[in-house]
Amino acid sequence: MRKKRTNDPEGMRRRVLDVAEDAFQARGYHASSLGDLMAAAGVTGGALHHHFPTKKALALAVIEERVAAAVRETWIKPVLAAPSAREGVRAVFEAVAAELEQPGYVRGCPLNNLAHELSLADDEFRLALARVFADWRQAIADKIRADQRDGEEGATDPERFAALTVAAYSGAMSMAKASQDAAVLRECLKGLESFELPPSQGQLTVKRRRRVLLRSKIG
Amino acid sequence: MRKKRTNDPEGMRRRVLDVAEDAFQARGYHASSLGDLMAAAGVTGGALHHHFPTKKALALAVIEERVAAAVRETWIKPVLAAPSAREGVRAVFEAVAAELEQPGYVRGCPLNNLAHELSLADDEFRLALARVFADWRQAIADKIRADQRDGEEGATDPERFAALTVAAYSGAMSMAKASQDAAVLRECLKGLESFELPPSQGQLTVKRRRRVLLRSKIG
DNA sequence: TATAAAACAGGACGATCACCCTGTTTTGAG
DNA sequence: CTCAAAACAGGGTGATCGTCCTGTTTTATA
Repeated sequence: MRKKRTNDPEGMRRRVLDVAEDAFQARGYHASSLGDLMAAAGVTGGALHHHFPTKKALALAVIEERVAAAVRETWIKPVLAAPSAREGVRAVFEAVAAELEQPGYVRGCPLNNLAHELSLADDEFRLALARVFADWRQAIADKIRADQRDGEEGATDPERFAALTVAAYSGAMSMAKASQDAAVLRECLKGLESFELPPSQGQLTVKRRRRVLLRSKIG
Repeated sequence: MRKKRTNDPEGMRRRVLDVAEDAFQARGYHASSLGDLMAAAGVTGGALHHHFPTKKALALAVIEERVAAAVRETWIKPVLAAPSAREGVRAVFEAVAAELEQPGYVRGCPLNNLAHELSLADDEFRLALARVFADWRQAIADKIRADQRDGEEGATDPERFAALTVAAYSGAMSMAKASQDAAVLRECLKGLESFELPPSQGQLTVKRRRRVLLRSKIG
């Protein structure tokens, strides 16, 4: 029998990133050995080294391609698509909380996990992680500004709202991970919701805001 | 020349914990080797092994003795000593921000650093870390309840306020570490302050609250 | 002072890790 | 087909890590 092999560089790269993303979130960067990743992905050392010359290069790819994409899918897109920033934030919090409540470990936010472990270890890591945070915050702030252009939101400071939202979410995920309980996420959401509203602006205006979707030119 | 030696078990243990606390915060648990710690503390392998049979035991001691104490000193004591929970929270945020703004790396919150790296690695780690978080939150919630007994704070939900405060702080420290900039801490504080106030309760009542200190039986 | 336990010294060991190197196979361009 | 480059295989290597082990010194107790 002759040996057959089909080269699939993109697929192999994808499989490596898949298991690396998973392992880095579940066990962290330093606790995940390349041997583990090779075994999990069914990849040889030669192939791994061909696509990612160093472990650091692999981690950078995970951050820039996977973690950034996860933040985009989980947070940025839903918030931008929501009728308002506040409703979007609320929807994301609840979606994540619901996801954490079904069986399985609470693994925490992948961005925060890597941010804590790698921010101080290497400046390239730090910058890549800071960029993801910045994009995340800016998307929320932009959404607030869009709401304001539509006559909503009053004088809410966009950057302040975005910073508080991202911080509260990150910190809540931190505690949820330590306590293995998503309840704190819901608590923080309620806290944000009950305090967030600027005075003289009730939630009565929340309802008929479907127009926003029509008027905003969604990119 | 005869060799002299003075046994100082407590001092040696303290020195090891000092460097371990520092290294775990600056570089993380896995990135800190026992060899590094031994060199930094000027301690031999035998002595280290005598006081801490495993690296895990050392980390647990750091969490239970040093990290918990740091949270107590940085957060719990100042908040309990403040005229009100809100003022205490504000004071801590500003103190930490001011500390981060002077030269030197922003190293982040020691509790969060270890929580992210070790929560999922080991259940003993996780429980120890969750306990610190819980004590932290409970202290703030208790302070809110004390304020309410003194006729302040209206209907603020103590647990909700505490969860949001701790989460916002933790998340803000996360971002501050990644961006090496304490500005986000101040942003989050402003966000907490502007949204936090329950309606129909201005900050006019803030001033004459010195009585609280007298009436509460401080433990 | 006698003696056992605690405190400390320092090297050794096996395991593991990230990386590299030498080959082999596949692929695509000419 | 030719052939060079890309893709992949797989073992090797030096370094490092956490732990353990055998001694030696100090200390507490009687």
